[in-house]
Amino acid sequence: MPQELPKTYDPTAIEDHWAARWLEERIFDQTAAAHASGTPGSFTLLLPPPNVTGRLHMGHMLNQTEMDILTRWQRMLGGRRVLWVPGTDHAGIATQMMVERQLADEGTTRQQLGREAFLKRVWAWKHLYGGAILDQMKRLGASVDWSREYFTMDEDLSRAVREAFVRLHEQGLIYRGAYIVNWCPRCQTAISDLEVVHEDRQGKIWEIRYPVVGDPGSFLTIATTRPETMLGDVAVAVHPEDERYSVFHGKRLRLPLAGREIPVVTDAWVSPEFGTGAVKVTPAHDPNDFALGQRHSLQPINAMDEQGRMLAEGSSYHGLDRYAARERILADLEALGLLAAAKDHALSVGICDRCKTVVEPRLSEQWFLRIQPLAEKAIAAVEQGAIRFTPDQYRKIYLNWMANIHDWCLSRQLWWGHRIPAWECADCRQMTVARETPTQCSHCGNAQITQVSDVLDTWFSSGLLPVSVFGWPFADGQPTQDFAAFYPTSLLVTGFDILFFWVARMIMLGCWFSADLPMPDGSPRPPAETVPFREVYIHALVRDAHGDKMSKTKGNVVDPIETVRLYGTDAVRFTLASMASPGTDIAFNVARTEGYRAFANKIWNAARFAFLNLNRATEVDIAVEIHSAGRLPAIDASAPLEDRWIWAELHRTATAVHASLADYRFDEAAQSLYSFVWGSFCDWYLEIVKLRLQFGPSDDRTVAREALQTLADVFESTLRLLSPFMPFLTEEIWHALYNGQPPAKSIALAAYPLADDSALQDASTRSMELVQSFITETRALRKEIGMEEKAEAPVFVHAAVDLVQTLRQNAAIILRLARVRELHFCDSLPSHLATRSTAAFDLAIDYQRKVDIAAERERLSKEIARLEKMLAAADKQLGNPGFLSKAPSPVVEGLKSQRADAEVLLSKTQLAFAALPGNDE
RNA sequence: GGGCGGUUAGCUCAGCUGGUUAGAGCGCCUGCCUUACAAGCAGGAAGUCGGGGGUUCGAGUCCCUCACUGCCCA
Repeated sequence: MPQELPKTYDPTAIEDHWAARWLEERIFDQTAAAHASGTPGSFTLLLPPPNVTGRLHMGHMLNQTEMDILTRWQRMLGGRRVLWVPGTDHAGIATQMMVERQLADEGTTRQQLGREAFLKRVWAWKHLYGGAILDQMKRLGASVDWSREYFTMDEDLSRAVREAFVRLHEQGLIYRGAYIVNWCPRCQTAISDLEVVHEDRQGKIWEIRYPVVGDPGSFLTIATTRPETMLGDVAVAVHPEDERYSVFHGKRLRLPLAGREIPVVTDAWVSPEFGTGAVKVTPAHDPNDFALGQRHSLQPINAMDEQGRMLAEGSSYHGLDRYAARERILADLEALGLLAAAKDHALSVGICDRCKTVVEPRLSEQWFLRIQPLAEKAIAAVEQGAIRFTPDQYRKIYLNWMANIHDWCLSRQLWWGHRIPAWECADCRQMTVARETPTQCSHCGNAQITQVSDVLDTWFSSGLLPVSVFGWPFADGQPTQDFAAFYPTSLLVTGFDILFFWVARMIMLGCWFSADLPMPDGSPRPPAETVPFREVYIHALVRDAHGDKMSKTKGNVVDPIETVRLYGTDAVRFTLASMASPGTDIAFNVARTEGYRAFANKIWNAARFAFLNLNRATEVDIAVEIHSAGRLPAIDASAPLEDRWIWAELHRTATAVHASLADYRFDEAAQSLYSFVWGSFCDWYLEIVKLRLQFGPSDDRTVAREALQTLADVFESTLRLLSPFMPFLTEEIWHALYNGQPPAKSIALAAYPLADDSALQDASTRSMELVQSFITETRALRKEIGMEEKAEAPVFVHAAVDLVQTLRQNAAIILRLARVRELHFCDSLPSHLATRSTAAFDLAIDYQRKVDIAAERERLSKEIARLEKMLAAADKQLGNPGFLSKAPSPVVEGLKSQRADAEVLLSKTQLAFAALPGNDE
């Protein structure tokens, strides 16, 4: 006997319990061990590792909901190993900032603490708080294999990072040198182009007079948006063909404030239209100037330190912050009469993505990866179709970015991260790059070597994850069992914001490092098998209810955990799924979630209804055995109409859900499930089956038992079909349905319902649609003539013979659902009654009509207008020889029958209109 | 400046390779505590598919153009 359920669905009462239970039972763990039945395929995916300092936001929840739906679906389909690997990212800058903030509160700094002690603090912080986001994920029931949880700073993943770096170095792809990088003066490290966000700001452009040497009173006026960098000027450049400045060619200028002489150079890069057409050249503080400086062999002069303070020994600007220096310099130029103009100017400013400080282009010594050879493989993999993007537009964006890729600056001036495995010799100054910590310089043998202090970009380690989580590099050179079983992974689900950061880098590094690894059968790995994943699904951004981006400053952030607490995980998941249409951002509205909580409650109550009847049956010794087979049963042609129909609907729904999920159409899948459960199963099937669920002494036991059997089987299959979307609710009900003795530990381990094509054609559908439309029309007419809800009246019916037969056979259903006392079939309807017509039938209710004549006249005339319009349109088309000759015949035939129906209905409607009191013809 | 999206009911969105009367959820209006569910039931109103032009037998769907709007890159 199934358990009794409380009247209202309370998610909080069940979710914690199941989340904990799934963890304890380890039901989602997956091994790579060979099966007795041979080697199964795999469905594998990696969780995009959240930042270890992070807290779960709606974007994570969307991402995880999508992955969880796909994973649970695949797991239930069976036949393949299903593995979803979770983990976190050490997030160099973010984590270091977090701990530095703590230190600041304690009145100390990492420098005072020293590198080793500081790293101990970071690890301590990680152990204390670093699991928070994964704990949130556990609470949401993500079906990941927790035994494989990784952290990018783990020992084995760190070994992979070292191996990758050393190999790339051996391959001559890593170089070190002084180049302009994006430098964050607050974080005091280089950051990548991708970590710089551009902001349009209103600034100024200043025009400054540079005196010409040897020609007193003569000036060349340059324009700049960054006057403070003039302390680092090494030249002034003009366009070679700019006639305004041809007299200055070959001249030297006296750099104001600094006093040194600088040359005037000509370079076609200079745009004569910009500012005055003369620009100062500051190679140490601007990438374009750096390139220009190289072309003209100009020595860069560094005018700023790593915190953005001026470097100008002996001058009053020395040590001033760059913005304070700007003010002072402008004032001084003004005083000297050298400031010619200050004009408003809109400019784009680079901001550090982490801390929002204005980025300073800075000349510094960094480690770079020559990216071209890796990019080529990564481009080929996508162009040749070894990796498929959904939506497809991201393929173009990816290829475009890859084609214009720049060398990757790998080094970061941080302490938290993978330290670069390179040691500098105190004697010969050469670098020794090695897998294991060396004891002496590999060039001169000197033992005085020191490891470089820089660490690697965090994305370098995340980029390696697809190979490193499965054991690369391999101890004996042979791929591990895990690698053989799970690489390439099947799918990556992620947001477009890390398309370049992470997706592109995984493709480059994955293709590069797996190229020489043999296939499980020992054969060489073909290029298509080097990819880290075969499919990439890029999901939308979750916005607020009005479609605005969520942000802390706007205060419109919706917290997923809070929302889950209010409405339940399943309702939030269903909201996200139902709105997850590829390529469209999600405007997250809790009103929707409220609606899906109602949906959950609906399912809950359907369960209560089923249990109530199962219990009533048990009391009179009627027992049913619930079937939990994967393949939905074939339809029994002798079963009652509603039974055949609901099975056909379920087959249809299962087919639709399967097709939608295969296309990542979570929205369509959710829609199919919703309309089946609510619109078909609850609204119609349950109401109809009540007629047969009679367990009294005088009732037919066989009828009741069969009804109950179908009800239980359909409901049980529905739970399995819903389970990937609403894992908690379905788990709870499923266990209750089996009274705590289900055929599997979890519904997530049961089989996913598979449909049978033949069931889709079942004839029950047409009959049921007729019955439904008859009931709906009757109800509408009842409302129209003002019948009270509980009132019953006889109904007259006129219809074709075959339809009459169907209606007659299902009269009991009609009587109950439309509250009809009895059906009278006749050739023509009594003229004094209110009527309703469709093309298929006419009906009249024998009831004292209280019809609103005006409203009825309006309704009918609107209907007549609609039908006339439709008829005219159809006649126009059918009268067109081009249409008749060119359109496919099903379309033509369809239109003809539609036209015929419209014509019939039109004449019926016109008659009804004419019959209205006061409408004498 | 370069590239890519979007504009469909009051709101948020579907509408696949052009094809029969453009759909959903929420909201709104009306009536009902009908023995699973008021987080419910029943009925209903609501769209010149951003404007204009073109291709086609046929356009929400394809092409051109304009307007508005969002994103990415520089």
